[in-house]
Amino acid sequence: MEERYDPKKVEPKWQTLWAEKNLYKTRFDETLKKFYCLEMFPYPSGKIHMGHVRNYAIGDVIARYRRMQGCNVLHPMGWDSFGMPAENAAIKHGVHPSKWTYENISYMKSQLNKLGLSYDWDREVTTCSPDYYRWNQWFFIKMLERDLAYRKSSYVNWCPSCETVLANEQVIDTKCWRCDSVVIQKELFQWFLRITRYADELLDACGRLTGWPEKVVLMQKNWIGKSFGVEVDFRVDGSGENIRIFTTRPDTLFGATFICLSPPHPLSQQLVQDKAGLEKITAQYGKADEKIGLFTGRYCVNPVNGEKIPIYVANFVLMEYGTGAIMSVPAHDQRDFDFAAKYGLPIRQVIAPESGQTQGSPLQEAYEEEGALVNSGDFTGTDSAAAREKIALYLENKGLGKKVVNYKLRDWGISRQRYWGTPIPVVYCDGCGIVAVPEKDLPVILPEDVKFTGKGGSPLLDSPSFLETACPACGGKARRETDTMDTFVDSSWYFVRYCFEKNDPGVGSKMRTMSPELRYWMPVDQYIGGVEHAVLHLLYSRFFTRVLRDLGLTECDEPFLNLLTQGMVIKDGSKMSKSKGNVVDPDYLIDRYGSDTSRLFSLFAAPPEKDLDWSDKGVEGAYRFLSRVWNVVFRNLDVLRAAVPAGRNPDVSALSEAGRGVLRKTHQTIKKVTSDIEKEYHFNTAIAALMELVNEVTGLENPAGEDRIALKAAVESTLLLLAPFTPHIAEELWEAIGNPPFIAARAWPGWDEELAREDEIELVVQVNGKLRGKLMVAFGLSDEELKKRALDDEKTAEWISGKSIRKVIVVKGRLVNIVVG
RNA sequence: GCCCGAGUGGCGGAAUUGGUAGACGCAAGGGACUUAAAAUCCCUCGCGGGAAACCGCGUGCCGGUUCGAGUCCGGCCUCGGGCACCA
Repeated sequence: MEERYDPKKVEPKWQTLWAEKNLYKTRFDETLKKFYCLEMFPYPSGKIHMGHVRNYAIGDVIARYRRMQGCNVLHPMGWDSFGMPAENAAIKHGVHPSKWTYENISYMKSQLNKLGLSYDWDREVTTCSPDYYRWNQWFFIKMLERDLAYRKSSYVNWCPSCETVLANEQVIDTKCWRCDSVVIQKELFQWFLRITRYADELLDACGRLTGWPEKVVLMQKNWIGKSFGVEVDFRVDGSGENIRIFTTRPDTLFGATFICLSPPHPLSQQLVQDKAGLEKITAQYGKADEKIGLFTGRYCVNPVNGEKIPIYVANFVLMEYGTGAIMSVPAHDQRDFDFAAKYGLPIRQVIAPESGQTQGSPLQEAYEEEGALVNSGDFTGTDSAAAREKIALYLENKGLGKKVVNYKLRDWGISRQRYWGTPIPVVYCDGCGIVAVPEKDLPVILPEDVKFTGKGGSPLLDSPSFLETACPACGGKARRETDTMDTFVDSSWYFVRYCFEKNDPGVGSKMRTMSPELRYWMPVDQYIGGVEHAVLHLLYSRFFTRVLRDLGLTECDEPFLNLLTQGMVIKDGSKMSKSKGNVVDPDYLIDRYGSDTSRLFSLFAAPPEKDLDWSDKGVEGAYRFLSRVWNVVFRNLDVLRAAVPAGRNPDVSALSEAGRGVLRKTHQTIKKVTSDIEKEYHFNTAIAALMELVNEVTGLENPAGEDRIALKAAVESTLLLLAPFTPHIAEELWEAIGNPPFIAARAWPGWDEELAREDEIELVVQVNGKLRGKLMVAFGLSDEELKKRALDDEKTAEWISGKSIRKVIVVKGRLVNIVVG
């Protein structure tokens, strides 16, 4: 054994041995208790960053801990490898997205292995490989069959100069990120997945996501955004047309003083004569800064009171939500209030804060709360909650409206006018229209003969070999769909693919039916990743899992039983970023301190769910700790190697005071580390406990007799407890003290409650709640005895002399509080 | 604007969930070893007073409940995060 701890010698050695033995290979065995531990797979951008190190270190601790607990652990890794950066690299450097991506994967995989992460690489998933994305296509076809996939017209960001579609993040301050042209909204036919069909189920099931952070569940609920209201028809005066509006406040119906249409609403075009004016409003559609409107010149009739009210087109009314038209009640909605004030429209109060009382006029702002109805015909006097119900029923009975439920959640637009994604498997035939590619013809493979110019739309449009095909239905000439899928499709089910080995020859049938593997492994027991995916990725995955269930592939509704959202890695007060110049390069860190140190620090500096403040000095502290562990073993090598049966507890009566202290601390530490991991994955406090144990062991100099056994037990326990956190040094020292490899495959240690117990406790004495003394007393004294000890204490006496004791409170085995007056 | 979350030493963070505030680590100061430095080891380390024993104060602010509050309740302040014209 080397005298000094040198991770450069230790870490590659064990990485090689683990790989040679394929130590982390998972075997499907239904007789074992399974544990599926998953970290969000990375986009292969080139190199890993500290956020990955943290994420994967957390996951690796959990996976290794569960393995030592005897679980059959599935801990896979893969690559979310479709997406724009590869295509951008192609445009910029002329390298094919595929080459760029696979080179990145190869490098990043070596980085992950250098971190000592315990993945079963036989299950590696690469989403840009046809073996993977063929299933995207298969799912798409199945969804098409079930009317879960459909085409509709929708708007995209379009750069007129580059003639290309832009993602939202490529639109910077309304301009194209590359050429600075003003981006316009262009209408295209695109593919959508009908996630809204599952809106209610996804919402209801939120209540069962007990293993998720409440914050994330709440974000999901808000995103789905269910609300109850009514749709009401307002007849357009002097025409047979009706305007259907949606409101959640039918109780304010008598207060409607105008109607607003969304600019894209069909009636906007029909009713407005001033086309130039409409154009102007449309240009401002969806802009949050200012509310503007245009009077159509027409009126409609409020069905409950027959009143004629003007119809406006307003830029703030969304076409995508409700009916694209609203009734405006300026007295009770701040937006309508602002609009009415601007255009001089009447404001009529119909809800009074307290029965019968209206606020002074003119109103300063809208009153949006509950209250009692006024100026509301037969409904006057009713309170708003009841009125909502009564007016809704009244409308339904008269055939003027109906109760409806609305969601903020929209169907998921998956079309991307890009090359580097899964081709959407349909063709367009002049005779047959839209035809799905038959299953037997999957996968539809991305062609290689393409050029990347960054202009003129998708490169697939210039690939005749791809574009021109035969219609599967009639055999005639047909054109392929050139849109590819949103990469969120890829990541919505990758956890399912991990349940089979990469090269499993049977995967073709297993993916189509309920396979034992899927039934065994799903759902993911612990999912770990950044909170930035709190809504989209997690919601899409929940949706996909339900579709898979309905296709008969799985039995589970929810993909992720427990979710851990780790915090960001911060340095100098802000998130690490190239532009801030505060990035720490994992390669440098591993080279300088080793991966055990890198892992240890990122686990020690903060609990996983909180942001982690990076500190170069803190990393050195972590390294120092591992060196201390190394030194303890080195100094005591002879004692540790001596033939002492492993796992035998020392004879307590034969131990020195220090030896007893070490033994006690050992058992206390096993207990503490186990519960810190088990309870909240609070690795920081678990590591702190290990540091305390090592400090205690360091104090046991030149152990003799039975103390040597206490020392060995302490060191072995330390290494076992350390193994999930810093696997390399744990393996090395485990071997150094004479154990066969691998510590990673050993059982997690247990503790003995008796040995962990303190002989004496420190009794805290308070007088009137203030700390006045501490005394050491034997463990296990009765409350009465504790009380007596406290009252008998000299120091206590000083504080109570001359006063009468009113009450004495004893907290079992901890504290006595004497109340005097 | 609405909805969450968090405020504890010079810093990162602990605190058995109502019972010793500041574990562990970092930084800082002092000492040992060394010709010297690095490394390592030992000691001190919330603030104020005191030579010391000890005393007072202290978990963003104000109030409350309680024998006892970092922890519970009410009201404010500040900082993060999410949603943002969803009618």
